[in-house]
Amino acid sequence: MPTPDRTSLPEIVAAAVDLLEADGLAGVTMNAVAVRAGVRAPSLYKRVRDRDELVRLAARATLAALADRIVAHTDPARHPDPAERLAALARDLRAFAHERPHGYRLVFAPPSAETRLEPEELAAASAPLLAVAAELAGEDAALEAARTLTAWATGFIGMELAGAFQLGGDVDRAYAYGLERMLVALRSGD
Amino acid sequence: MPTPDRTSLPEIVAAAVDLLEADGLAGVTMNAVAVRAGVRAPSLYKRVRDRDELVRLAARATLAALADRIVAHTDPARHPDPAERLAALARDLRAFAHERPHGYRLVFAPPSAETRLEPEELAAASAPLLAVAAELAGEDAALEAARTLTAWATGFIGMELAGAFQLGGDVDRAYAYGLERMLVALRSGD
DNA sequence: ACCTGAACACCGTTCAAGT
DNA sequence: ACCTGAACACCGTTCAAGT
Repeated sequence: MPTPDRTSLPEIVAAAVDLLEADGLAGVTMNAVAVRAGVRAPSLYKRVRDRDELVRLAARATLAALADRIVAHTDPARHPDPAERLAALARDLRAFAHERPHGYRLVFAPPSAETRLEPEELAAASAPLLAVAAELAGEDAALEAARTLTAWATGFIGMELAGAFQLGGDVDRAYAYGLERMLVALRSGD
Repeated sequence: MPTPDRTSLPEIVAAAVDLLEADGLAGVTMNAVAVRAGVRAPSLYKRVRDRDELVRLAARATLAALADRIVAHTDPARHPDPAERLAALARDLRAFAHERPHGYRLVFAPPSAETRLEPEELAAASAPLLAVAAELAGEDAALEAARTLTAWATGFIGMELAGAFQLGGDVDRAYAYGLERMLVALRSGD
């Protein structure tokens, strides 16, 4: 006699995402997720293979939220200037990292290969960046320009989240300085 | 009646560093470290407060090894051209990341605040970079230039270690491209 | 003073037994 | 078909008892 389900995969992933931001990745235990979803830990294994898969699902949901935000601010029809679109991209990425630092790090600096998203998933989310890079550096250099921009931005934000900027200096200004330097660098290589 | 010590803090840290590179951070368990040092897990607590402190000591030893290598290649007397010194710095950092990926990530992308080195320790190891940045971008912009360079390099290498470049393209060439762009960017801001 | 077995509170995961 | 208590193999850590 089947009984109605007491939870669902979306509910489980939502619980994992909530715990991730509240307590960090270490707080995403199978027991904590299960209790938040209204079941016991062993029941989770009916819907996910293991904890690594659940963490990867939480990373995917986090990336989707970031992609939504970026797409809303990088419509070429509304913002024809690529430099302006790049600034919006950089601002959105950093703001997202500040709002959801644990989720951001899970996506952009995963602690292990098992919890890492596929490169294809990250690539799909970076279409707006590729479009901007092509306009700034030319179609031929678009991929490498996009990678250089991503490297700088994720490197900067990673350092910031790791507390590397605690010693003096205006971090907002340093980010703006770096962004301006990147613009100069990519445009001059056209 | 005191008996002779069966291990020492340096031996324990060396065991942790070895396990880190062999099995990743998850392999650095108190039991594995203890056995490799010839004692039992509880004995470690006579010399380190807890696992986080031991991991931090392993991170410090890893950073010291990297700093030694960089200092050997960035003597201004032997290499007067700052662009050449910057290229050597970038090459050493990436080569180190390839040789000791787990140690590199522990230093530059620590998984938690508890295992993170102090900003002062990282700053002390980046003196050669600051010197190069001052020559390239001028004394006034040296700090921000150094941070922009560090952000790009650690971001690029972090992406590479995370497998983000699996899709096509010559990664060596992309690194060289980015380095050249950074040089252009920092010099033009003089 | 250092070392250790035993114990404790946690983990993730499996599985037989329930509905 | 889903759910769960009980069990297992691991963790980090504490502590009384040994030398």
